[in-house]
Amino acid sequence: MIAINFRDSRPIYEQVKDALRRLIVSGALPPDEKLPSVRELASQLVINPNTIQRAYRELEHDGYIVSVPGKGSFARAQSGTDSARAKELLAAFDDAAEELIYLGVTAEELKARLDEREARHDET
Amino acid sequence: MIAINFRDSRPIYEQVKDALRRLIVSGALPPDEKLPSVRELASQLVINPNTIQRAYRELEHDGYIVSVPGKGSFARAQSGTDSARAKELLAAFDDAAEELIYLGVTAEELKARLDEREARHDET
DNA sequence: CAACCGTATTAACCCATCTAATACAGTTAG
DNA sequence: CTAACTGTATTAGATGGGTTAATACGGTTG
Repeated sequence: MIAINFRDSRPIYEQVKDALRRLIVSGALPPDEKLPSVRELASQLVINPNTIQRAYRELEHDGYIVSVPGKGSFARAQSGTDSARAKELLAAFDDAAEELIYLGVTAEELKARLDEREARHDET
Repeated sequence: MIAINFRDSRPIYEQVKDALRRLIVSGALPPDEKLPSVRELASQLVINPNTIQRAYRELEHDGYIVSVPGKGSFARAQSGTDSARAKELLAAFDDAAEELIYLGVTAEELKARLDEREARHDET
């Protein structure tokens, strides 16, 4: 379900956050879908439960999941557009686009890429 | 010229690398333009020269600048498309686009954004 | 009641980052 | 030629975030 790169300089809990957020955002984890339990995912990835707990806590804080003691953690329906997050993402989008164009990728190619995504998204 | 965020969890030398790479990639630092010296930039940002040196060393390794003992460090003309870097950037581009669309931004808006960049780039 | 859930807390360790101090060789202007 | 710059290298030390470990408590469920 998730792959951790231990060589990566990025903290494990950040990698877990990103991987789960991605699964939710892509629709792979639909709203109300149950996530693996803290202990289960920890043993699966061979890392400490505290690390997973931190990832879950922050994902809940950011509105991507909901955790209920005794029951589990669940993917959440789209939260009202987090403008801070959107700003961050737009900056990342721009930076990537700028350097890609510098490296020779055309804007047309990037647009085509956006179309592909949309097509894939619509058929779901 | 560069702004460092000391609260940011990202290492200073990474922030410096990104800022400089961005200046080069955007054309703000044209090829052969001289960069601030290691010591100068260090005192300007109030950080240790070793930290700047590390950023410069890695930027040179990645082909973005050239350093010459006794002379200085200089922006470099576009290096042959680094395919690993391009792959990385395309992944970042896709991830940002996916989550932005999830948050309600339309593909059309993103395309328009690419056009703006192109227009700005052409007039330079 | 047993076996799961999420959650909290404390202590300890490790390692990347950053700083500090110093040194050496190449370049360049006065 | 020398002083003042460059980049570069090395060693040592302090700091802090990330991670682990162990343990505990309350809610849920069959």
